[in-house]
Amino acid sequence: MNVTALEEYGLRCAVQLASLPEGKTLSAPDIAEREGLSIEYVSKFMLLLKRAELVRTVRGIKGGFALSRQPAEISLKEVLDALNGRKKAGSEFCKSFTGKSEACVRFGSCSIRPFWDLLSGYVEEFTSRMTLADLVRPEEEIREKTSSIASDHVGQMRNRELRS
Amino acid sequence: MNVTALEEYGLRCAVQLASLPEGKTLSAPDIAEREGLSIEYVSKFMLLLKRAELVRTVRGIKGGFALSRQPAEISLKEVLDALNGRKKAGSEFCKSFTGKSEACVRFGSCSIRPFWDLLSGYVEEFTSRMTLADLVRPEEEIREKTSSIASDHVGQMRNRELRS
DNA sequence: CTGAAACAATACTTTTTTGTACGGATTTTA
DNA sequence: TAAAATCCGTACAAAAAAGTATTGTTTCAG
Repeated sequence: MNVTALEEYGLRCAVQLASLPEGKTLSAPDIAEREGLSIEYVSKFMLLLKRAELVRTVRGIKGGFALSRQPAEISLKEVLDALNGRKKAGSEFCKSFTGKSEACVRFGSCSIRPFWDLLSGYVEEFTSRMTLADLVRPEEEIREKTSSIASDHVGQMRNRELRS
Repeated sequence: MNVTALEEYGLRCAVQLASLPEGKTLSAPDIAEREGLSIEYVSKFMLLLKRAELVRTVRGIKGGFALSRQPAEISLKEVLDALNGRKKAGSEFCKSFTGKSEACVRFGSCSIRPFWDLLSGYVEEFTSRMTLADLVRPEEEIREKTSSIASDHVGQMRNRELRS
C-alpha cells in the first residue's frame, strides 16, 4: 500500500493553489518553479484536476490555474481520486484476477477482503474529511483534526457492530 | 494509495499456510492450485517470504512451505513489508525527488508530510496488530478486532496531543 | 495584427511493476 | 542410484506508471 507519484506531486500542486489569495491564478511555470518540478509534469496534473472540475483555468498570456471551489470545500479524497483515476482499491481484486480462475477462488467466504475493506474504509473517511484548507494551516492543527476524525470512526464502527 | 499485486496475492499465499494444521507443509503447486495462480508466481512470493524469515521450507520431493512462527505471532505488517520490500511510504518522498531541486522544496515547513504520516501511521498500527491468525477466522470476528484497534488509536492520539 | 506566453492534448520514452520461463540444486522413493 | 518432485534463483517479456516532448489553440500586449 503506497502513495503514487501522481497523488504526491499532484496534491502538492493543488495545495499551491489553495494557498493563493482569492481570485488570483497561478501559471504552470509558476507552480513548477515553486515545487521544483518540470513544467510538463505539472501540466499533466493540472489537466487531471481540471477534468475533475476541481480547477478552473484561464488561457492565454497572463492565464493560469485556480481552484474552482473554496479550499475548505475540496476534500483530499476528491483530489486524490482525480489524480489516481479510479484504481482497483480493495474489492476490485475479486473480479479482475490474474490467475487461471475466472474470478477469485474465495468467492463465497473470504476474510482477506473485509480486512482491506476496513482499512481502505478508514483511509476514505480520513481523506474525505480532510480538505485542502487543512493543508495550508500549520502542522499542529492537522493533528487536532485527525484526532476527531479517528474518534468518529470508532463511533461508526461501534454502531455497525450493534446493528449486526 | 493502492494495494500492490504482490501484497494482495502474497498475503493470500501466507493465509493458505496459516490455515494449515501444525507441522504440515504445502508445496508451491498446491498453493497455486488453491489460489488459482501460476506456480511460478507463487514461487516468487514464497521466496520473498522466506527471505524475510516468515516462512521455512523443506526441499526435495514431499517438500513445501510452512510458516516459521505461529500465525498469531505474525503480523500482517511483517508479511506486507516482506512482499513490498521497503517502499517509499510517506517521508521518503522528501529525499528522493523527481524534479530539479536536490530535495523537496518545503524542507522547513510542510503540512503535507504530517498528513501522509498520520494516515500511514494508522495503516501501520492497523496492520501491525492484525495477524495471519485473524484472517483464517470468520469475518465477523475481524470487525470486532478492528474496532478495538481503532479505539486504541484514538487514545494514543489524544495522548500525543496532551504531551505537545 | 502579430508575437509571446500561457493552457490543451496527445504521443513518446524511460522506469518500475507484474508475471512467466527455465536451468540448477536438493531430497525422497522405488 | 536414478527418476521424480520439489525449492532456488535469475533472466526475461509484457504491461503499467512516471516523466518528457511536441504541436496546437487561446489570449493579452504592443
